[in-house]
Amino acid sequence: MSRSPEIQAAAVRLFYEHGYNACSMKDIARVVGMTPPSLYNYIDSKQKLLRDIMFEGIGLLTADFDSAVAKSDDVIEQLRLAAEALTWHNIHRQTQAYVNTVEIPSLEEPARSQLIQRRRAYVRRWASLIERGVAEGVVTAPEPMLIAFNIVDLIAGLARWYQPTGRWSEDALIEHYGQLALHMLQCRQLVRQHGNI
Amino acid sequence: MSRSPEIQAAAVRLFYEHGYNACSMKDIARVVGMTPPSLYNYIDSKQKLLRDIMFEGIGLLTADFDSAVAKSDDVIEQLRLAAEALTWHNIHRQTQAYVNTVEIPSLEEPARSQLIQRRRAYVRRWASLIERGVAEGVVTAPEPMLIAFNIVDLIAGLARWYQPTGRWSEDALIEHYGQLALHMLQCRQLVRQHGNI
DNA sequence: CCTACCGATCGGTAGG
DNA sequence: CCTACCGATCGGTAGG
Repeated sequence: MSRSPEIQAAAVRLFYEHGYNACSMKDIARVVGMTPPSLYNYIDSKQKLLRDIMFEGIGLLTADFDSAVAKSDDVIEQLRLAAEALTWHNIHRQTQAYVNTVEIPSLEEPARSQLIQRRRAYVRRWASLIERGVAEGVVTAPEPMLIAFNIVDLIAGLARWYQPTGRWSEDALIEHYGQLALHMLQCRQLVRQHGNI
Repeated sequence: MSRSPEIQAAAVRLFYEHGYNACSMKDIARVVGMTPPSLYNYIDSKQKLLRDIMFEGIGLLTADFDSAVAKSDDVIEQLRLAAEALTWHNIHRQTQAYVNTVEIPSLEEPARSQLIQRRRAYVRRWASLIERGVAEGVVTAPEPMLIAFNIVDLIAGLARWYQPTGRWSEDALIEHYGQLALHMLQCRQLVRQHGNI
């Protein structure tokens, strides 16, 4: 029975709260109830811990996007579902999502370049979907890659300030960002067709 | 003739590139051509350096907002001008803008709480302007404060990935974000009236 | 999973 | 603006 998931969970939270460089192995050890040297029976290094967190995050994000798009054949609906999935990710995996956008400079090469590449591939998935909407004439987007960056930046912001006890509920935010993405793309058909998918 | 502006400029750049906690006074000293102890003839502490950078940044941002809004009496035009000013800020003061959004956890209390408060006041300025648009019936925004956060998050993203040599010019980005903000607010009148202000 | 310990580096001070 | 130096802390290892 390995305790490495527990250690990783503690690390994500501490990286989220204080930043990678501002939190020490001693801090992580305290949270899981060990001495710092004991951690090394379960993990390789602090850097590897960060790497695992970040690559797992982008992997989950990409998988979420694909399964959201697979839920419909209508481009508009796919865009909305993808935006909702991204919102869900930034709420339910908030610490991981935040670390992923903010700790890229803390990642050592070659991992940093690899992660940037994977993040870019994620944005390109968005751009492709948008381009399909443009081709079908239901979306207006002179610069699909730029607006893809915009949508991702916009929703990523949520991980910075979201609080479960805040004034907007999870459901309201998911609905909000889904609609907002469509407004940004100046979609023709904006009304959700409930129970229709 | 004080060299402290030079030191601050070096610090902003290094904080931007590596993060506050990952860069040392030795790094800053090297850039300005001193030894680390010599820096302390011009600055108080590393923490004070960060504090000055961040409060100056939010001060500039707020002033930019106010002078943008003062340029027109039309709400739609004011919203566009404010979005353009924010875009300009994230391009021309990119390092400072990036540090401002990312190094909040590195700021020690009570400065951190004060900065968060000032950032919130900035977003509230946006929300008030949006509310005025709603009152006039030219803007659709069920949650003015939420959409204000969204616009700020969206444009702040620019400071993370903008490159002067990239595929979108400064002018194109300013125009783009100005229009995009209006789309997010579902504005009635979208066409710019040139030479009209 | 611990104690004991490593070399390196940190922000900052003393004193000139 | 420098040399010399401070205590504290860092990530990580040895050895059990």
